[in-house]
Amino acid sequence: MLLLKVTQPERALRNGGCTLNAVTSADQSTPTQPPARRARRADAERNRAAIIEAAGVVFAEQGCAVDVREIARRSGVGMGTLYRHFPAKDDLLVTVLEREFTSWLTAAHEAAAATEDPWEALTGFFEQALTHQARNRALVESYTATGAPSRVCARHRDAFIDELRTRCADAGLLRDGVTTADLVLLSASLSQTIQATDGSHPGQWRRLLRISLDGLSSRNTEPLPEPAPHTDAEA
Amino acid sequence: MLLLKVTQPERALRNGGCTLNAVTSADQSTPTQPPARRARRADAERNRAAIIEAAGVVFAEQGCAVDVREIARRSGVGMGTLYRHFPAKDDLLVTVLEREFTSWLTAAHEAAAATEDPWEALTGFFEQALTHQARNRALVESYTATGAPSRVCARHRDAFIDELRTRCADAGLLRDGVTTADLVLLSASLSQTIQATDGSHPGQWRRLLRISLDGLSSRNTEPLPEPAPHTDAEA
DNA sequence: CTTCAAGAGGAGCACTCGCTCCGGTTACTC
DNA sequence: GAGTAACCGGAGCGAGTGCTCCTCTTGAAG
Repeated sequence: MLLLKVTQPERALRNGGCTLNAVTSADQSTPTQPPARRARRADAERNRAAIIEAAGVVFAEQGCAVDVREIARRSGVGMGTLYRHFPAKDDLLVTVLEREFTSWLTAAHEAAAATEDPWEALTGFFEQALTHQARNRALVESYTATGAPSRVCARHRDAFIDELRTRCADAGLLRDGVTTADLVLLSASLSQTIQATDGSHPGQWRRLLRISLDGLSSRNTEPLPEPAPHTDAEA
Repeated sequence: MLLLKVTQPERALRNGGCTLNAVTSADQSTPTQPPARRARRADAERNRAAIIEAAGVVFAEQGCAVDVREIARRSGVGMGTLYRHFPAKDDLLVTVLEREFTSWLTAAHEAAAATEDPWEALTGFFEQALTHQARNRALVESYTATGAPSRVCARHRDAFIDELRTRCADAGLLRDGVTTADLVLLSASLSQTIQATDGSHPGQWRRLLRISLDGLSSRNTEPLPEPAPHTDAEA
């Protein structure tokens, strides 16, 4: 968090590239408005929605490096309008990613609640998460980026993964010493692979997923290398 | 290969970004010179070496998106000189990557020949490959890129991995149905992960590697999903 | 209906980066 | 040592991209 702050000043002039420094700008999407402020005009509200909608599609298709003009064009809005609603490209990106992320996590929660079998819940989560991410480039790019789509979201994700992990561990299905961080890293790793290879080898990631998951099962009794690190990167 | 040819024309004008289309330009680094041509001047030779040396360092440190000026600066050479030796940034990149790649593969061959145990050879290969790639951003970026550092190199790599795989399979150590493509994909996947996380979680990739390798062992008898795809992407 | 702050929009600025052009220099050949 | 082709260097071009400025428009309060 502090590290990110350091890179912030350069945005004041020009940053020339999407830096995904989500943390510092996360709260800007809902600025602190004293209640005295007049409500947004109807057309402004419409435009804002159109921008978010279009940005969601474009970011998913082309990743976070897309030209802002493309987003403006697709949402039928001028540059000025876009930048009034979102003072920086990153702000828009964060807004979009948080939405995406939340809806994804909600679906994952529901799916996990639908089964009794802990291992199936874990497997299903990976399957669903990766299928989802395979369709969204920006989501993948943000997954491992410093100050991901938002620290808060990441924490929710990690908490959820931890829950799945605990269920499996309690049932004696999980290999000894497997941490939540391992699972987070695994899902990040597979996400990236999907992005890079799903064009040429569609679906092959499922084989890799299966291989990794089998490596996670309690069948494997040998200890893992290295002390288990923390999930939170702040240090 | 044909796909790459399609994107070639745009380089004739300006491409504005490193595209890693290695195949089409690979043969340009050693142009077909009728023997009548005069040998390179001594200073030119020196400069060429300095450029390759500096580029190797810079690409490894910062990936293939670095500014060409940085390479020129570090090698103590002007832009004109750089571009005489390498008509496009990609040509330089390919030259550097091929070197890197070759030296890596050579070391891998030697290490594999030093042990009798097939599983240890496979494990050692991954360990060594990933350790090497963790130090070279450009190498990782090129690993899964279309038309990687050079199709020839990739083929050598795949042939080598296939050899390791066969040894393990013959010894009954490898899970049924695991293909060379699976192993290539796994190493690509872990490489990317290292790049993305080795700063915040140094060494955690070893845990992931171990987990995946265990999933590859013949302990796991359940069949893998999907029909096994080919290694060569051309289709 | 009038008024006017909030909103719209797009030309253009600032900056990056791949690549070229061309006047000056230098290492080889004879 | 003279001649010359090869070589050197870096200012600068053109394209891309994040963001701003400023003029014109419009929704909604009174």
